[in-house]
Amino acid sequence: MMKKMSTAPTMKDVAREAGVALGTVSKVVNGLPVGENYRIRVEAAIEKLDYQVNSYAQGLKSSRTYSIAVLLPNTFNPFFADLAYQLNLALQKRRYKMLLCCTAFNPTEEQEYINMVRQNKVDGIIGLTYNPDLVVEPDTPYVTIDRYMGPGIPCVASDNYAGGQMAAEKLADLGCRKVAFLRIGSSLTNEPNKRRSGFENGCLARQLDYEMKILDDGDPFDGFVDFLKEHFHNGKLDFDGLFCVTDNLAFQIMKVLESMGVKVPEDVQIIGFDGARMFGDGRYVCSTIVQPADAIAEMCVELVLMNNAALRPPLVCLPVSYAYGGTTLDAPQAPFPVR
Amino acid sequence: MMKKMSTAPTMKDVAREAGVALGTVSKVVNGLPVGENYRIRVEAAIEKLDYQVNSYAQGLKSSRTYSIAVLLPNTFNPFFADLAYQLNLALQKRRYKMLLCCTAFNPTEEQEYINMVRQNKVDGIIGLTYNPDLVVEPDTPYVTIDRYMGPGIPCVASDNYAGGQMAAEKLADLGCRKVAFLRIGSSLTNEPNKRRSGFENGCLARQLDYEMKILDDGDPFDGFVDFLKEHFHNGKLDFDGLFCVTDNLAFQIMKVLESMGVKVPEDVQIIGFDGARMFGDGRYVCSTIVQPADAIAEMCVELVLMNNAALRPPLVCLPVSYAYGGTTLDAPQAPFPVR
DNA sequence: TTCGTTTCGTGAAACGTTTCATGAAATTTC
DNA sequence: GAAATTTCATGAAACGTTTCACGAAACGAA
Repeated sequence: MMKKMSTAPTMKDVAREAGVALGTVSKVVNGLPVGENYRIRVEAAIEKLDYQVNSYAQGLKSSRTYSIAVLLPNTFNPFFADLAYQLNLALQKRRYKMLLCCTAFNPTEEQEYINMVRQNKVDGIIGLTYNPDLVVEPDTPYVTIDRYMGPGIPCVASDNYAGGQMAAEKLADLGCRKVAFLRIGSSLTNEPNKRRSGFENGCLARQLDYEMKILDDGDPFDGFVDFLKEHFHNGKLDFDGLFCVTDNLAFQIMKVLESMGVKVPEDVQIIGFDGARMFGDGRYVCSTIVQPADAIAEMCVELVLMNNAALRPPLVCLPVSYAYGGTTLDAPQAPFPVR
Repeated sequence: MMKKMSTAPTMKDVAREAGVALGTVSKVVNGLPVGENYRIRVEAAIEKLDYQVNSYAQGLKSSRTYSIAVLLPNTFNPFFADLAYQLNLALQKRRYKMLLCCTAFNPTEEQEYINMVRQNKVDGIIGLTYNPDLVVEPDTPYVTIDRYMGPGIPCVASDNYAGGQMAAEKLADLGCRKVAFLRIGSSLTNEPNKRRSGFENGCLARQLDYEMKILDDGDPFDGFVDFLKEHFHNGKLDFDGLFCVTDNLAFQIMKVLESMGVKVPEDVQIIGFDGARMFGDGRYVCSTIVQPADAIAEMCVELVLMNNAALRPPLVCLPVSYAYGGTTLDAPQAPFPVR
C-alpha cells in the first residue's frame, strides 16, 4: 500500500497511526490530561510521522495565533534595533512569533500595518508609533512604547523625567555652567517630552544656566545649525554642555560641531538619550542616558499577553541610568575597555 | 432584529449583505473576474461591514500565507539591521509579512526557528545562518544569504572576492606597504571566505607584503591581541594597513589598537567589510567595503517568491563598493558632511 | 425559432484544527 | 454484587476561507 508522500501529516494521520481518536491527539498536542498509555502511543506516532501542528488551522479554530506584531520606525537606529532584539527574545521565550513592521515614522504606513495585522489575527500588537490617532481593533491587546494613548492602552516607557534630571545633574557635576537642551520631534504629547521638564528641573536645582531649542516635526534640521551659530562667537560656543533628546540627534549635532571646529568633549560636553551602542556589546555612541531596552521589552510582552485586561496598568515607567560614551569629561573606569 | 456584534464579519456576512453567493465574494476579494454590477454590490457591502479577510482561514485552505520568515543573528549589528529593514521593505512592497527570528548565531536556535516556521506554514524562508546542516522542509522555498548550501538552495551574496581585492587595491593606493588580513568566524565554507582570496590576489597584484591571522569559531578574541602584540616593536606596529573581515571586527580591533597607543589612520589604516553605518543615514563606522543591503534584500525576496523553482539560480553575487569612514587617509569629498 | 455554445454566479466540499456532547468503561458506594 | 457515580476517549460540528462541478442565463448560428 502506497503511503501518501506529498502532504504533511495531519492530526488524522497521527490518530490513525496511533490507533486513537482525533480528539485524543489534540489533547496530547495541547498538554491536556490524557491516559498515560494513550499519551505514549500518540507521542510515538508524532515522532514517527514527524508531525507538526498547522498553526493556521489552530488559529482559525481557536483564534490564538501565538504571534505578536511589533511596529517600530526602523531597525537601524541602534535603540530600535535593541528593542527589536529584546522583544524577539522575550516573545521567543514564551513561544510567540514576532511579526516585525518597520513604519519609517510614516503615520499612513503605521495604520496600514495595523490593518494588515488585523487580518492576520495576531494575538496582540506592540507599537512605537507616531500616528496620534491610530485606529486599533478594540479587542486586540495593544501596548505602546513611549506613547500614552488613553487609559485602556498600556504605555511602557523609561523614566524620562528622571532621565532628563539625571542629564542636568551629570552636566553640573562635570562642571558645566551654561547648557542647552536640543529636541527635534513630534509635537505629540508623548512620554519622551518629559525629558525636557526633567532637565529643566535639574538645571534649576543645580542653578545651571540653560536654554532650549525645540524643533517641530516638519522643521528643517538647519534650525539647530542656526541656533548653534547664533551662540558661536570668536571661535567659541556659548555653551559648555548640551543635552540632546536622542543619541541620534547628539550624533547629528556632533557632526555640525565638528564642521564648526568645536571640540567634543573639550569645548562642549554632550549627553544624549537612549543608550545607542555600536555593535550591541560595543561602546556607546555618546555619553548617554540609557533606556533599559531589555526591561521595556519584557514588560511590553508581559502586558500584551496578560489575559486579564482589567489589570493592565495605564503607564509603566522603568529606571534609566547614565553611561559614559566619550562625549563627556568623566573618565571611564577602564580607559579603553577591550571587548 | 439584533445584529451580531461580538464577532468580526465574515465572507458569509458580506454575501448576505450584498445578496450574492459566497464564491462571488471570494472572487471579488481575490480580484478574479466578476460581473461589474456584482463587484460593485460586494465592494459596497465590504465597505459597509468593514470586512477584513481572515488570513488564517485563507492560509488553511490555500496554503498561501503571504508571510516569509527571516533568520538573522541579531538586529544590533548595523549590517544585519540594514538587511532586516530592507527585507521588510521589499516584502511589504509585495504585501508580504515578515516573521523576524534572531538566532544569536546559535545553530540550535536556528533549527528551532526553522521548525517553528514550519508549523506556521510560511511561504518561504530567508536565512543568514551558521548551522552547516540545517534541516529545511524541502517544499518550503529557502534562500540563504552568504551561505552556499547546495544547488537547490539559492544563495545571495555580495561579490566577496571583488570586495577583498578592492580592499587590497585601496590600501595599496593609500600608500600601504605591509598589510594584514584579520578574520574571525566560522570554518564553514561560506561566501565571505572569498574575501580572503580576493584580498590575497589583490596584494600579489600590487606587490603588497601581507600576513593573515585567521581565528576559528571558538577561538578567543585574544588571538588577535597576541598577534598584534607580536607585530608591535618600539611603539610601532609592523603593519601600515589592516583589512578586517567585518566592520564589527574592525571596530573591536580599533579598541585594541587604541589601548596600545596605535593611532588610526595615522599609524595604520583600516578597511572593514559590510558598510555598517551609525544611524542609517549617518557616517560609516570605518572605511569599508559596502555590501548593497537593498539589492541583496530585493534579490532574496525575488528568489524566495519565484514560483518556478527550476529557474532559481544557485548563486547570485552583487556588486560592492568602497566607502570612506575615517579610518583611512583618503579625504572624503566634503570634509564633514552635515546630514 | 431552436439548438449549441459560452459565460459566469452558485453553493457544497474540503483544508486541519478545537471543542463538546456522548456514552463506554472504570470506580465507588451501599 | 448491583446501582450510582466518575473518568475519559470518541468523533461530529464548526472555524472562514478557496475551489470547482453545476446549471441558469445570455448569446450566436442556422
